[in-house]
Amino acid sequence: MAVRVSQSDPGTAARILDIAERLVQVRGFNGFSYADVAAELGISKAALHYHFAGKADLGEALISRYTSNFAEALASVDATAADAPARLAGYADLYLQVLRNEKMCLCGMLAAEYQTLPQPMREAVMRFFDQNEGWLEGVLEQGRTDGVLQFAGPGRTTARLIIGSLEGAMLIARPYGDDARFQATVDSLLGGLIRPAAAATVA
Amino acid sequence: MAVRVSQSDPGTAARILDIAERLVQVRGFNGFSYADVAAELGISKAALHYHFAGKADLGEALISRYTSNFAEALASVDATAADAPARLAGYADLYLQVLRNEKMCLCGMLAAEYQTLPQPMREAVMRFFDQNEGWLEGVLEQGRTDGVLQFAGPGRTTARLIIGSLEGAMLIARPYGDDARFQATVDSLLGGLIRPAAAATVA
DNA sequence: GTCTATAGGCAGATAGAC
DNA sequence: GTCTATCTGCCTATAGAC
Repeated sequence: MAVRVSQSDPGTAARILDIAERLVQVRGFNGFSYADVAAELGISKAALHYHFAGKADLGEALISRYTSNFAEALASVDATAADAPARLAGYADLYLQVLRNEKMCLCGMLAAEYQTLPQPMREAVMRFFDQNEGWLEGVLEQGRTDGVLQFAGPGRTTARLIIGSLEGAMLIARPYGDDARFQATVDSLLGGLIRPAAAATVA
Repeated sequence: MAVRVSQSDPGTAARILDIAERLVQVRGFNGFSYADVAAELGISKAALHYHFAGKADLGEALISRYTSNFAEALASVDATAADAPARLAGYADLYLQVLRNEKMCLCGMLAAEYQTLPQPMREAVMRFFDQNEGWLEGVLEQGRTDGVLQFAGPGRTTARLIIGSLEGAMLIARPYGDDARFQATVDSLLGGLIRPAAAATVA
C-alpha cells in the first residue's frame, strides 16, 4: 500500500495506444472507433473508457507518446550519424520506415483532419512539427557551417521544406504502394542540399 | 418533351458538389455527412440521394469534377505563362489559392483517407496525381531543354517531388494558418530549379 | 425533385454489477 | 479493471406521398 502505481495498468494502456496509433495512421482519427480497438485487444469498449475517458483523451495521449518516441529517434540519429548529410538521410529513413508499414505519419494524418480535432489535439500536433523543425534547423545550420550542406536563406525555411516534402511524399506514395517512388523523391530533395564536393565523403 | 435533359437538374447537382467539395477539403470525406450538405443547401437529406445515390457516388463525382477543373487551370497556366519557371510559379499559385481558403487539396485530403475509400474513389484519386505528374513532367523537360531549368534525373521524379512538396507544405501550413510559411517553402523549392544565369536573359 | 418518416446500424459514452 | 446492458445521437439509405 505504501508503494503503488499512480495510474492505470501501463500494460493495457500501452497496448491500447499501440492499436489506436496504427489505426489512426492507417485510417485516420475519424476513421476508427473504440469498437475497433476493443475488438482487436479483446476487451470491451467500456474497459477502454476506464483507461482513456474519451476519444479526445486517447488522441492527446497518442500524439504525446508519438512525439516523445520521435524525439528519441532523433536523438538516436544524432548519436549514430557522423555528419549533417547522414543525419538528414537518417531523418528521411524514419519516414520510410513508417511508409513501409503502409502507414502515414501520425501527425501528418492528424494535420489533414485538423479542422475536426478538439483543441488540445490541435496544439499537440503543432508541437510535433515545431519539434521537427527545431531539430532539422540545427542539423542544417551545422551542416552549412561545416561546409557539407548548401541552401539559401534561413535554416528554418529549408527545415520546413524538408518536413513538408517528406510528409507530402508519404501522403502520395501510400496510395501507389510504392516505396521506391518515395525514396527517389527523397534522394532528389536531399541531393540538392548536399555540397557536391562533400558528397564523396558521405559514402 | 422531345428535348429534355438526360440527367437530374444540373443546377442543384452542381450546388451539392460545391458544398460537398468544400466540406471534404476542410473536414475530410469521413468528416462530413449528407446532413451537413442538406442543411447548408436547405433541402432534405432524401433529396440528396436523388442526385447522388450514395456517398461513394458523390465522392466519385467530386474527384471527377475537381480533376477536370484542375486540368482547365493547367491549360490556363499554359496559355498565360511565358516560360517554364513562370508555369511552375503558376502551378504553385493554384495551391496557394486553395490554402488561402483554409482548405486542403481535395485529392491530398483523400490521399490521407485513402484506406477508408471505396475502390472507385481510390482509382480516381490516383488519376488526379497522374494528371499532375504528366503536366509537370512536360513543363520540366521543356524548361531543361530551353536551358531555363536545372535538375538531375528524369523529369518525372522532380515532378513527383514538386507535387509531394506542395501537398505536404499545404498540409502543414494549414494548422498554422500561415500562408507566408507556405509561400516561403515554395520559393525555396522552386528557387533550386531555376537556372540562375537564365533567369534574367535567355541566350 | 422534393418532402416526411423511418429503418437499421454504429458512434461515443455511462451505470452499475462483479 | 473488466464486464453487460443501455442510452442518446448521428449516420447512410430507403419507402412512399406529393
